[in-house]
Amino acid sequence: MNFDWNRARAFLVTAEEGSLSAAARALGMAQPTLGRQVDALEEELDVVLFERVGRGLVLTPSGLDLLEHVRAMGDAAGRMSLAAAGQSQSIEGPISIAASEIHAAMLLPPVIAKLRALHPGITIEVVASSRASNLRRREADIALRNFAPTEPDLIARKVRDVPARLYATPDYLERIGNPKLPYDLRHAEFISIDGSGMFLKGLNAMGLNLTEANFPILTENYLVMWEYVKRGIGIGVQDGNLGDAEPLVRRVLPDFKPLIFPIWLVAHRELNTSRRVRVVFDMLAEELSKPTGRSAVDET
Amino acid sequence: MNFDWNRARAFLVTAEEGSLSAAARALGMAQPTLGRQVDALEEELDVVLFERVGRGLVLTPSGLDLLEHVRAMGDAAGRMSLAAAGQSQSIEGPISIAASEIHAAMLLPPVIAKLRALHPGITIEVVASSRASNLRRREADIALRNFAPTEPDLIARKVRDVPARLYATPDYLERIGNPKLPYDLRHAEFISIDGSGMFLKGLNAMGLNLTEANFPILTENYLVMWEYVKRGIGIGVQDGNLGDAEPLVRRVLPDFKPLIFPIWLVAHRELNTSRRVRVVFDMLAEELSKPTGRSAVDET
DNA sequence: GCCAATCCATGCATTTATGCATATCACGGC
DNA sequence: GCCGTGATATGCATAAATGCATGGATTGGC
Repeated sequence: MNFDWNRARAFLVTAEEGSLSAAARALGMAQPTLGRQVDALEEELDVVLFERVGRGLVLTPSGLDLLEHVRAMGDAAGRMSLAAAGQSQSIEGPISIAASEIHAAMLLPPVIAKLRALHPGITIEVVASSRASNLRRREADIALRNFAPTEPDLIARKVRDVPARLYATPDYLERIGNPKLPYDLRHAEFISIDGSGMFLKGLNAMGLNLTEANFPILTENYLVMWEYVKRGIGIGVQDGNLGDAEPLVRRVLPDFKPLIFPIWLVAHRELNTSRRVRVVFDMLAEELSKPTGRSAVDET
Repeated sequence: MNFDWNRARAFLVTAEEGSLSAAARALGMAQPTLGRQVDALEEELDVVLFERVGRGLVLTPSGLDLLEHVRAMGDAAGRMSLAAAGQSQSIEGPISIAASEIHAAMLLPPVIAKLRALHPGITIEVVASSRASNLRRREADIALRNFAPTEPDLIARKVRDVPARLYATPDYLERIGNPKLPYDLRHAEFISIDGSGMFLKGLNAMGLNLTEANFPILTENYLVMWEYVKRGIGIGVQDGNLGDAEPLVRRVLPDFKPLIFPIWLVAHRELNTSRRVRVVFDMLAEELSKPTGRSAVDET
């Protein structure tokens, strides 16, 4: 194992990101540096890892074979990073929180303001991503999710249930005939936020009977969806507390039961030993449990 | 996993070797370099890994916790090194062969001479060690052993059976009354080469009835043992072909059946794909299968 | 209680690696 | 077919890591 381990990391990230430039961005290094490290590793191991073809790199069979092992190194490095962060008992330092765009934009600001006021030494990075962050690879320290985690090495706490309702502008509701029953929505247009069909199934479980034809617009960005709804382009789903507080829109079926989305707070078990992570985790749990918006008793 | 992987390696080797100096020797680096790398890792992870006490270092609980993960990195690095060596199709380059002292000194020289003559581009390192080398950690590319490997990821070939006999100087035999039967050896003194008692059991299985009192001298060095035997200090076990060829000594019980020790040639499965390793492995297998010494038909 | 051996820390010259700017090249859109 | 975008290589000045020599400190042996 007497080769340069940093060069191995350069190889790993390059292979996973697909290009030297992307890997350099991911590692916060310059692209020539990474290129030279990969070259040096090839010379060191006497193996050709990449085939330089055109504007990109493709793994050679040898490279593919070695990639498997360097991935194991990377996994172990990730676990080490987790354990190291868990050992840190300092209240000051960085914390990264992963959440969907809508959670990051709507739920987190007041909590983070309070956190900053109470613990000025804690610096916060918000990772707003549409897909669930991989906590085992330490893409974030703490994550907000809409589902309970299945991985056994994660610890989670359910902080609240969010009632989700359908919203649209009064103008749009007028245009489709002021629906009163789910059946009235059979020709309405919804703005979808996921491509997997889960959104459609959720709505049908609510009593509607929709098909893919009802979803002419797809975006993976929650804020984009909400903007479209506010401009009268279609119907969208929103947290009942937040939607009721938005003057531009109205509930589509005001008296129907909302869909219940749980919000889970998740962290890696290794991080439970870190004082800083615990402080942030506990504060998030407490603050997020408080109802937001104007209608606190909205949940059926 | 965004920390310096070379510093992690420095931590691993330091923890396993027990000191910065020993780790520096193992890695072929200067001791201050390693010390600074460990310091930098501690600062990078914000964790105290070692407690500086007196002239040495002891792991902190945090360090012990992280060591587990960096060991996993090291294991993966070892597998990567193996796979990389296996990918090398160059006939030129280094090969390391592990063997016991006696094998390295007595069996290998003619084979290595022939190998050097046929393939001058291959450079050879002989690792003479008393304990079996760990091929999975790539302490050597090819090993000579006296037992069949049990690990599934090793490939092995039995190259020959070596008849082992007891030898001593005529002078010493005279002194203990020229033994003719195993019973006559009940008070003889043997020079042992292992501390585990396997040697004693092997001799008793041969028909002798010895106790620990028969082994007043212990050395883990085969050549040392053989030197002592040649100087008339006691009885020792030796390859029948080599022992019969030594004019200074005689067989102790000339007509008894020898103990049979197999010689296995072992390599890691990953290395089977390397052309250079195959060449050396096959040549070793062929050359070692030929009988050595003057009595080729000595076996039973 | 002293001496030798061994280990870790520090200062400084040198080698090595990195980053920036830039050249070069390939692919895709119009 | 031309051009823009995004990719990989190269030259050079700078920053960082390394090695050597040395100092300071502790343990074990006599």
